[in-house]
Amino acid sequence: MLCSIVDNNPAHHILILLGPTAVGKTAVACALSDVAASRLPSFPGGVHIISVDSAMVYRGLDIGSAKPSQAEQVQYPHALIDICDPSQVYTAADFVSDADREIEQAWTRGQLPVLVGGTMLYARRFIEGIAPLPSSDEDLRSDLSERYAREGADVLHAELAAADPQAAAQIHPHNAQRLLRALEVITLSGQPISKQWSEQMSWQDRLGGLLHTAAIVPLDRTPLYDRIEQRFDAMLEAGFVEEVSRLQARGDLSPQLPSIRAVGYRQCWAFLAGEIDEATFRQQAIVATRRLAKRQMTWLRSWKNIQQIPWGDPQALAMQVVGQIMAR
RNA sequence: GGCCAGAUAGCUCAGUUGGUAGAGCAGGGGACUGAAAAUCCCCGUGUCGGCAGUUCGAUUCUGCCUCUGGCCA
Repeated sequence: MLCSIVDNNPAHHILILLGPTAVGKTAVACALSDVAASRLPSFPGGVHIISVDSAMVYRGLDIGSAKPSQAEQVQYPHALIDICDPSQVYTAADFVSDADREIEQAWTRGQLPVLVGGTMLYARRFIEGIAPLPSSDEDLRSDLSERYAREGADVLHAELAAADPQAAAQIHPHNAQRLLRALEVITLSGQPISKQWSEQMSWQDRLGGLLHTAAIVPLDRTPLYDRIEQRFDAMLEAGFVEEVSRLQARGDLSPQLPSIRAVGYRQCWAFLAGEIDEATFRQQAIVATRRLAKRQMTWLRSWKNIQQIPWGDPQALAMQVVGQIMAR
């Protein structure tokens, strides 16, 4: 059903492997890399792993983002990791264009591009496409944000409803981030955001080829939650607080930035600033991680045409995914 | 062993002048287009510790028991 009419070159495949945090997606990607040579003869170059992760893109966010270790990255290179400074803002639109580029390069090398990660918005926008919207404008945003605080959610929402009824129907007045973005787009482009949503190009339009999607989902959430807690304690032992301390010491970063808002980093920042004690920091970080996993699973439940794979041993999961590719 | 205070949602607790109960946190469901590990929406039935008594009716009053904490021996 996802076969492209434009391009049916058997070598032009894309694999997307998604899953909530802490299910061991990285391990599965590495296992896939190991078996590629013997099991996927149509890809003489093996696999090209492309990270789909909004936190791993930042340099210096290593322990807390569960980034593959240096040693792992040497053996299993990951594209789109460590590509920007934590003071910068990386976006879903950046991801889509970066991923497109990585995929085309992988194809020219005879590799199977394997997109692996847990940032569901990135994956969704990669698949369905992203509208050609203007980038954010800092001054305009602070103006709108001030108006939101002063005039209230209902006033701005009514304004959006007048200019773009469709977007207004889809955005709750209290969701300032999305509401202000929709108003920003209208101001910058002179066009309703919802009109531009219809102009986006899907992966098929942009790249062509064959897309395989798989999602690792735990049948029972309890073991995942246990693992989240254990992994967080392991991060603490590995020097997570020191890592955040180094970021804080730079002096140019703040909790307003997407990098520092990442799960664990935000809570550790508050702990280092003396706003919460260590036990509270640990508890809040674990809770935030559980909620992240929950939201990731909400995306996956609503996802059409995605192969759901119950959580299990990385080697076995890799073989299942290989089987899925061979079957097409 | 004696005295006192507790025992109510997964946790911390409120409350019911006797008509079977509600906050915070945790948890669950959902939305998602340049911040997405973000942002936002919705969701509270639980033998009110156990057994008996009084009562039309007990989680609420009484008695006994069990457990927990404190004080005294």
